[in-house]
Amino acid sequence: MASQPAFRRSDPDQRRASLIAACARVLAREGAAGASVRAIALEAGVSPGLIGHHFGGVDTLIAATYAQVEEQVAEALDRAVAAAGPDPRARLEAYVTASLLPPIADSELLSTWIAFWSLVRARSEIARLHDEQYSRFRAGLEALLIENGAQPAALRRIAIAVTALVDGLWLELCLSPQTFAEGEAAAIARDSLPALISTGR
Amino acid sequence: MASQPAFRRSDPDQRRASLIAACARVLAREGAAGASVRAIALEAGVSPGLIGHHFGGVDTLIAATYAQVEEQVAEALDRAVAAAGPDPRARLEAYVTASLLPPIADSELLSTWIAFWSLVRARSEIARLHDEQYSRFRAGLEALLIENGAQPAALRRIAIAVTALVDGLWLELCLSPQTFAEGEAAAIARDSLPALISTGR
DNA sequence: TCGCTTGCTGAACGATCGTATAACAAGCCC
DNA sequence: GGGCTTGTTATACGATCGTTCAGCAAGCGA
Repeated sequence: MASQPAFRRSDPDQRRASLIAACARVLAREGAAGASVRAIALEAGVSPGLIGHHFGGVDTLIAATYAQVEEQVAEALDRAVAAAGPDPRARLEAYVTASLLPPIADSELLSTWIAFWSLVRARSEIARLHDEQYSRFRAGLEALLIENGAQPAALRRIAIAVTALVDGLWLELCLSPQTFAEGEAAAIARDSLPALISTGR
Repeated sequence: MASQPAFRRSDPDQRRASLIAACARVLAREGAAGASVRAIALEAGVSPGLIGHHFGGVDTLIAATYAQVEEQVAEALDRAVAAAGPDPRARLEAYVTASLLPPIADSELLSTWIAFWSLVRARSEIARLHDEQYSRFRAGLEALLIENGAQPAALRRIAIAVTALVDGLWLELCLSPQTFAEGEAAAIARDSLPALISTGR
């Protein structure tokens, strides 16, 4: 009688991806405080030591998880814009409202993000990741604003304002969803767009 | 030779206030991860057991700290409005920009707030505190918006948008201050106000 | 001055944390 | 099929976590 293998070897890249996914699930379910080496390893169905083997430490794994979640959000926004068609106004609205609708407006995603924020001040490479993500979002927004006739001289100011509006709505939407009616946050952002774009004219 | 007392007894309320202040300092300096019973007790110059004696557990102490910091922020905003004089527009601008200038725009304060956010999903009494704080801020804003001629029908929408704008700017300002020039965030918020108020007219 | 209340200390407990490491074994190569 | 690489496990270690509690002592009232 042949006993089945006690474990399966995996390609290092695949295993790392599996651990990142498990880390994201634990962060979402239990928050930053619950994202221990053992909890993540249990979630991934491996032994605790494997995290050290592949990532060196749990902080590196969390940073890698940040990078991947961030990437997924950016891709979701790009898809939303692409699905909006050619109309510049529709593309801008899609970019702005996509953050305030599922799957990005998700209170579980907030737990992940808070875990990252709590590391920004302590770890400089996390701070760098955050700055990159913020810059990327604002750059994408500025491109769409130009399509919509925003004044170049006011571009930075408008982009910062719209980004802040979206971030603030997203934060409150995730923290206490019952504050808003279905789609209300997205509607508020959409309705505020023309006013913010026209500032400085 | 009379030896000086090994410790001083304190009025329970004063001692609790001292522990809350120490908790706030530790949260600001070391973040949520570093706010352990021992660290807070060391900061306050007392023994670890005293926290359990006065608060039952460290979570209760953190919740009490939330309530107190929130109170201080609200008072600072009220003072800013009072100092702005009688002009409605100046009062509204003071309320909005005060959050984006020292001492409220402080990256140490962000650490404190992140610690609270990380508890919102796990502990319902923290969630309730958050909702109260958000409602209070928005109510204060709505009163000022009425003074400035905002349409009652659009009041809720405008107040939510302005609150989100301020929160988003505050968050990014605390996370990476080097993104903004001195006073830039406050200026952006101030310049965006008339546009947001006029939506719905 | 004595006793009593109680704020307070400090040690101890069990649980859990992150990490290191030696042994094991899966699976490819020759 | 035997050897070798290395992904993986399991254990152990020291540190630190939150909480408990028996006892000390500060300071007030009688």
